[in-house]
Amino acid sequence: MAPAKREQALSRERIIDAAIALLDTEGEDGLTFRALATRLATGAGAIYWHVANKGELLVAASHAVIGHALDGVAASATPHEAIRRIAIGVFEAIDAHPWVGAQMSRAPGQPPMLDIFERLGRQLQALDLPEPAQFTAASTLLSYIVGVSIQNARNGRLFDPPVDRDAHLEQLAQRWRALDAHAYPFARAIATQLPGHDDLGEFVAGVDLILSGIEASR
Amino acid sequence: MAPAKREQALSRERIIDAAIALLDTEGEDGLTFRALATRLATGAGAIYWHVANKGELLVAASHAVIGHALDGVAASATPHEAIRRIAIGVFEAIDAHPWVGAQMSRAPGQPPMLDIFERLGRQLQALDLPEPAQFTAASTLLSYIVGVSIQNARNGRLFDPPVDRDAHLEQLAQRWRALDAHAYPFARAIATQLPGHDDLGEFVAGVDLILSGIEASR
DNA sequence: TGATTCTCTGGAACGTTGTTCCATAGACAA
DNA sequence: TTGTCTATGGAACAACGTTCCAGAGAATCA
Repeated sequence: MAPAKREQALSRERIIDAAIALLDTEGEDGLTFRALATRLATGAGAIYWHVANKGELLVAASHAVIGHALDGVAASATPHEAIRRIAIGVFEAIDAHPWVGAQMSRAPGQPPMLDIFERLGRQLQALDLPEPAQFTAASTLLSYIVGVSIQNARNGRLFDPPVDRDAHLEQLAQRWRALDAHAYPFARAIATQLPGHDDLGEFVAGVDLILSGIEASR
Repeated sequence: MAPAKREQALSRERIIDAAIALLDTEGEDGLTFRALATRLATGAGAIYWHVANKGELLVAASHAVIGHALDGVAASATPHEAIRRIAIGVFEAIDAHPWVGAQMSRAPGQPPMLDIFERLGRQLQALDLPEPAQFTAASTLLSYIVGVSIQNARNGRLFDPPVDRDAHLEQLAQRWRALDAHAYPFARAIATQLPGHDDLGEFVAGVDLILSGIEASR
């Protein structure tokens, strides 16, 4: 019954950690059962003893990242502040692990999304809303938080190499400026706002906006 | 120079139409160059003369669906109403073609997302906001609209088979109720709200909420 | 201790995928 | 007719997720 104790024994946890490392360094397409097996110095078949398939592995990896992010959220005095911190935690986690975003948008109501929903909901319960309003508020916040975080992560990492990010946004701005003037007047006009944009600040402002709407409708 | 006029000649448009049909009937994994070739009565290689690769084909298919949805949006008296109609158009398009959602979340700032951003932005220009606020408002709305639409589409089609949808939500509610009481108190309590939920109504309410926030900060 | 059972391993093999390559068919220009 | 260019479709390739299985190692039993 006790699991075998070979040296460096394979385990579900070690597999998930290796998968996260692979996804972080090689990108979304870098996770391959062959690459994973090489990294773990084993064969592809052995991995299937601990993990059902690639989908389950991706869910588990996202779950680990989001779970860790949520556990790192400090306690707060008010529900409003707590929700803001949860939002920032998720935002930064997806920014640091962009593949989590792509993974999450294909399984709402399940592990990774459900955990965020739960944390948000618990704070909303303290806000004295009727149950239907709690559900609406939690859904709205969840969609906004995950939606913005995914879009942000697509623009490159926020903290680690700020150069890459600015360069990427500058390049996107140039592409917008080169668009057809008749078909895309707004994108052309607004392109200047793109580089050097305070994404995290605007994100939090959006959360506050939704929260004030929720509290006003109470 | 004039393209060959064999009967039923292959064309980029015919390929995209076939791809959309395949995605709609067979799901996200149903789009295969072999299946596509069979459907078009040709070989896989011929398709590559008109389309660079699968990614471009998916972008083009999403672009066609979203473009069609945006073209179908009726004119409105006020910017607020126009934005609401754009939101509903996108929501229903993604609901009818769920694969569009998964596709869009991997390319913000490019064709399919950019078009929605442009339409939203043009309405916001009429609202007399300073440019930075226009950018923020358009980004917030875009993230919310696409985020909620994707999540909604994951729960099954809204109109076509209402039975499937209710059954799916009922099943999800049961799974939530079976969760660990200590770890997921909110999800368990709120599970009853899940089936029979007016998704479109709540979605529009969320849009109105953000819009009122935007107008209030003017 | 030795024999047996079970968990776990890792490499080979299968079917499918996206993509490339190329001989060549059809339409047009000279 | 002859030659040129666009377009075709089938064969071939590498890489992937997954399955399969012979057997290594640990645990259990006699």
